[in-house]
Amino acid sequence: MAVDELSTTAPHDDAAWDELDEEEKLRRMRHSAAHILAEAVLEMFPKAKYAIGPTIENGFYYDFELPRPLTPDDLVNLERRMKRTVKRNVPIEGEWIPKAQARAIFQDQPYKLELIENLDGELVGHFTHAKFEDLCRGGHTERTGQVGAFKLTHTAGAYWRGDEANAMLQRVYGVLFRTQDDLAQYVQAREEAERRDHRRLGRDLDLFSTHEQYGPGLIYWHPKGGRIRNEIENAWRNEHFDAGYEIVHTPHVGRSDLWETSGHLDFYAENMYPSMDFEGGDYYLKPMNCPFHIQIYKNSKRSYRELPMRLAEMGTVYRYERSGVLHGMMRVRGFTQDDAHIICTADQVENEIVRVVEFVLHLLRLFGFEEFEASLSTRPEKSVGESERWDQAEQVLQHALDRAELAYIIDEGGGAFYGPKIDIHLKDALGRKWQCSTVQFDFNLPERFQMTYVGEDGSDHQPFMIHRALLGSLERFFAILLEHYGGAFPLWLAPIQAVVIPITDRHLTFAATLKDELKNARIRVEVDDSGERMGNKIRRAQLQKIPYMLVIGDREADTEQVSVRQRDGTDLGAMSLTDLVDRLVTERIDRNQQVSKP
RNA sequence: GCCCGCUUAGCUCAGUGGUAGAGCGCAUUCUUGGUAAGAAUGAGGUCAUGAGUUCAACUCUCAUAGCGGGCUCCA
Repeated sequence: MAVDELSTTAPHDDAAWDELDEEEKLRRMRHSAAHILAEAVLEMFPKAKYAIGPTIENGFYYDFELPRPLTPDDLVNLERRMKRTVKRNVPIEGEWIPKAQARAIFQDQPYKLELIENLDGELVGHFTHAKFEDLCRGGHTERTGQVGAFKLTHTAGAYWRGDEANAMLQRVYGVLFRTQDDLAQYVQAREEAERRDHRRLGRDLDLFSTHEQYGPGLIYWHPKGGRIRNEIENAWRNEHFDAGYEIVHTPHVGRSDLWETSGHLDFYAENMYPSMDFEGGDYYLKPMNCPFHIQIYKNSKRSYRELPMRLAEMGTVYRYERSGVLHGMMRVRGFTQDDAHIICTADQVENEIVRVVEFVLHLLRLFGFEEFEASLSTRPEKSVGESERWDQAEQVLQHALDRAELAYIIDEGGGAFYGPKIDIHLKDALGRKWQCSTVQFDFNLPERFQMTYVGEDGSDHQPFMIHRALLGSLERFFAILLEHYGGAFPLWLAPIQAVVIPITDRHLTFAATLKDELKNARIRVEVDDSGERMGNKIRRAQLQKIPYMLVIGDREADTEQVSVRQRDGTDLGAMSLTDLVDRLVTERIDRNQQVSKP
């Protein structure tokens, strides 16, 4: 809601409650719950200073300055108090009052006073229910009894106005839905997300680890994680070759001169690791691959005939991230970008962008993602490059999105200083959105590095450069994939595709034959020759989410067949080795994109 | 970086100011079994690190490191 609506909307516009759409009602319920929370906190801590309490995606929060940290018990207590207020079902009332009056009311509330100073106009909103009063722009239920089903979830520290120069407040988060059922559903979805947490699955399935004592935010890929990564990379490489890219490899460090020219030491230094000095030069670990790709371009005099030039690399970069933001494989300090730079002429640029957008969707679909959204970020206030170029580039991006028939929103002024961009978000099996892909124009580096090509006219021209990453960071993409599938990867990605389960030691010979047969077809297979019983072997395979379990006993050994059980419990019965290999090979080629239940 | 919480076996977690616990996993042995857990035995721990309080610290205090939840989704 825009601030200027304040002056036209009465704060107690509650007359039309029944006419509000569901979304607005929910928003109001959440906002009112925030007030009720603040009331409860003030009851418990009469000296509390309360700051702001907005509606958020699935609920609300409120920030407070309190004499002591809140404990989980406090939340239970607060929730009980809130429910009492709900039960009392008192009216929520609002009115516009002059600032002077508001200052008097909130004279002991420094955060409210600060807010009042920053508000435009002479009147501010004042909302009350029972004895509680708050500075508020409005948007409430009529009575406290209408707020629906809620639950206080957790507390966290939050800076006043999000600025770390300000005081740290205590934020109380709550979730709120229209009905108890909706709330239960949400809680259930959260639990499912927790079960699928890539950090848990990464450990349980032995895919990767981190070793905090030897460097937080740095990922160790285990053999099974490595298998999956290898499949991702292979598919990625093949698709890139097919799409007309060339694959390059560049160093992990470069001398300071390179980073000075690129501008990284000016604009990006705080994300870079400190320099390593040797032989009289300062070397920096690369936070990006672009300057290196540019060197490849600049290695010879280029002709327009060579363009577009598409240079791609799985480039491992290192960026300093503040310790508090690190998170499993999602946010790390060393990661591999599936980076590429497309260098082309002005005439080629639109076609190249369209190709990239179509390519992204193609690639992401390959991994089983089906729903996408895009955003187009335009020129920010501080930017480099002629406005002609910006206009042209923005138009090209928009055109490309239209041609790809991809829904998008426009993020006005959200571009990088060096060019506009398209970001593509994918939706995973739990309906969560992730931003992986980004396609960016770069007006800065071609200029800084004085990149040129010789045109048809025989003179030098500056090329366009498009920077793009499709999976984004391999680590992050892997984590998203892992959570998307809940660890139950489709056959082509599964680190172990089949496990042979001999019922007794008598069947080990046949098991070895079976294994060889499958290995010849490049199926990743293992024999469970532990002393456990069949039931236990099946259970273990199940927990490891191995797609196929191949049980062999006397019956199978006699007939040279194999009993096939799938991860989802389906019993395919007995089949010949040839049929089995055919089945697996076909499924692998199809890349069976079904999201099977983990 | 900052606020709060956490850190005990490979993993998940109990626990106490005075000799360290369980389940899973791992190893060995017995068992040779028909679609999600057969049994026994055993190995495995400077209780994150450092300092302090104490006759005595895994336990209390402080510091450090790491992990987790967050740090404008703006009255």
